[in-house]
Amino acid sequence: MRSDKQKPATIRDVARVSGVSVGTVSRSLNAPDSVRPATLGKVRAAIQALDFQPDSRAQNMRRRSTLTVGFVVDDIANPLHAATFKAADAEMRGRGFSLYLVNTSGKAREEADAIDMLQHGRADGLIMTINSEQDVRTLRRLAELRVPSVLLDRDISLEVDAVLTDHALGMTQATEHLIELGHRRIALITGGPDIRPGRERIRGFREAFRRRRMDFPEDLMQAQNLSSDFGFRAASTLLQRPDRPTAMIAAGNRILVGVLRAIQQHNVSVPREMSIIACDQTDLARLYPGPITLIDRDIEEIGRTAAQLLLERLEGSEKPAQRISFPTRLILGGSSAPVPR
Amino acid sequence: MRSDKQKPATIRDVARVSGVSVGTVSRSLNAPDSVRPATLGKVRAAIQALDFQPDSRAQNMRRRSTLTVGFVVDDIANPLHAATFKAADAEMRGRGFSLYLVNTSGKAREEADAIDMLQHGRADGLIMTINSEQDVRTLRRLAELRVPSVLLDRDISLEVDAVLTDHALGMTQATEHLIELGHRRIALITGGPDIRPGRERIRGFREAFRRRRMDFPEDLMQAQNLSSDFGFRAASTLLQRPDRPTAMIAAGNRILVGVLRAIQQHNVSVPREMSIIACDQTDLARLYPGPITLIDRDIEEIGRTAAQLLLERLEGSEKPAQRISFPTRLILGGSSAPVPR
DNA sequence: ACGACAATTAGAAACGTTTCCAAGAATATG
DNA sequence: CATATTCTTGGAAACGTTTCTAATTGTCGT
Repeated sequence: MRSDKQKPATIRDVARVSGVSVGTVSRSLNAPDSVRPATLGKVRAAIQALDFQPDSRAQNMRRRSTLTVGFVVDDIANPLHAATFKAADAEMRGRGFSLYLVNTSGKAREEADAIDMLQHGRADGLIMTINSEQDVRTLRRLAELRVPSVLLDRDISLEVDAVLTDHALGMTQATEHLIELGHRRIALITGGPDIRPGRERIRGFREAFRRRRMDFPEDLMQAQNLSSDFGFRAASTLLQRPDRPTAMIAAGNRILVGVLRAIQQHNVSVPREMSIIACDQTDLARLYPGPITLIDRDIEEIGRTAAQLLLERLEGSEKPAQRISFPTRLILGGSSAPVPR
Repeated sequence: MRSDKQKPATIRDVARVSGVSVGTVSRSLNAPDSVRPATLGKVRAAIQALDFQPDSRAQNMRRRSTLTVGFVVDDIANPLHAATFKAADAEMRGRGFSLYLVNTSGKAREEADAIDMLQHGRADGLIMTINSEQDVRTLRRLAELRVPSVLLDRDISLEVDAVLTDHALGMTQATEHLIELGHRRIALITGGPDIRPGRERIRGFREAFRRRRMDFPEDLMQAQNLSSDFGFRAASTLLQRPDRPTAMIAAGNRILVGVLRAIQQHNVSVPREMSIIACDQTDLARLYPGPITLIDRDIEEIGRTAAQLLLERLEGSEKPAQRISFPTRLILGGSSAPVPR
């Protein structure tokens, strides 16, 4: 066994061994051009010999930054969030930053705590999908943030950069598609109006009926939250009605899971008895008996853009807050069909 | 607008305002019992007044730890990894640690880099699902690790704690289930023998035939990697054979996605023409026309256990390396049926 | 070979916290 | 009431790096 237990070499050890000062070692590391080649050689040799690696704790301390960005999200098991994370991470990593994931389960308390902990020296910036868009405490924290931040698909009245999706237009298109297929009793199941995606989708849904001067099926709209449980409950309720809808829009990838569960349980045939439209690509949406008609968007681009926005701020940009919105597109699958007579 | 731009208060400011020494402030924070209530009051008041929060960079530096554990994984978008992460994170968070996620895309190079970066002051310990179980460079890094670590479902000849799954037994049971249903031409699609899950599943598969003294369908075994692309290619090849198998075990949740894609493309009816067995619960496995028969395991428990193992080490335990293995269980779904004649 | 100027280097201070030690205050003991 | 003992506290050192200033070395033209 090697003499393993000795503590790691420091920059001082390197200085001693290579016969230069600590300052020079530091510069050999961070600005090699500013040190004479001969010196650089000696330093590099010593570094090699001692297997030295700078201690990032000390670096963070001294340069007052961590080269780390917090990524706050309610559930990383949601493939959408995972994809956003990966895209943002790749972009950031390319620029020398890494992402620090905090999974909050969506509770206001945990979100506030996450923000608190991240801004006090754990991260240089924040990318967040906040669930408590209306929570006073969370809002206050966001307002007093010490580090730059970017919001994902959230809309608060603060000067904060945000990357958004045009859910409203996407929803209008999806609804119109169903109307053109002859559907009138169309149900919408989505998140509550307290967070942006819910709000916007409801708006878009309404808009489709307004454009056609048709009655808006108020009673078929179920907007509460984005969980699969809610999707299941809402769909079950709808399926038990005597005047069951002929189409359902499961607006949210978790919601879709619940809706399909309900459909399976009630033995409803898709699309013969019921047309379905989903949001966002997932394995399930792609494969469920056949591909489901869905409102798609480019998640990778959203993640990348959030990263870029934040990087600008980290480089000191003082522009007014930007809000970048991306479009969706309707992808036709086998789950939407003309209404049966 | 408030005078927002002033820099955050330090422990020195708190000391000055409350009229005590920095040492006392520090102890008020970390060991409130050791300071007189009156003093504590003054300090707390000052902290409140200044909105002081200790700078974690400085804390990490001084106490030479970060209360952070690295979680290294090839793809966080894999729901299995996400679930493991969440479970480990919850356990760790309860004990004051947080998890630092590093997504490596499975490349040996990135895995090595991740380990390097994490152990030099970014994390106090590591939880890893390494893909390059055989890569020399990775192995050397693991051997020389400065921080305690736990491997997930990987098996290397080093003194390292590990949390494993008994894939072999699970696979034997699944295969026997198919054999009992009359299947003989059973295909196995799984990861390569270079990483543990592949190895073990192959072993278990073989064992089922050995027990029955039946010929092992060597030509129906496709073991390469766990990607959905491989699943698709392997399944497509198998489906095109004249002596097409009557059952397939898609051993890996990504593989299942590819296999189902191939099945859909070849218009094969499940389970009438083909029985399918999957591994691990996913939305897809639960909902695909109906629930798929699968080899399940308790992912949460695996994540929790990894965290606990690591916590022990972080508290200084010097026991010999532990390897904890969890069982699987076969959950019957609608995708496995007697072989058609 | 000399001075002027640029390039390189040494050395010390600083970042904000924790922790150690010794001194001072409070309390208990006789 | 004096002294021993325990609690609190102040002050300074330390963690390992970066960065600043000043000093030294090197280069160049004449």
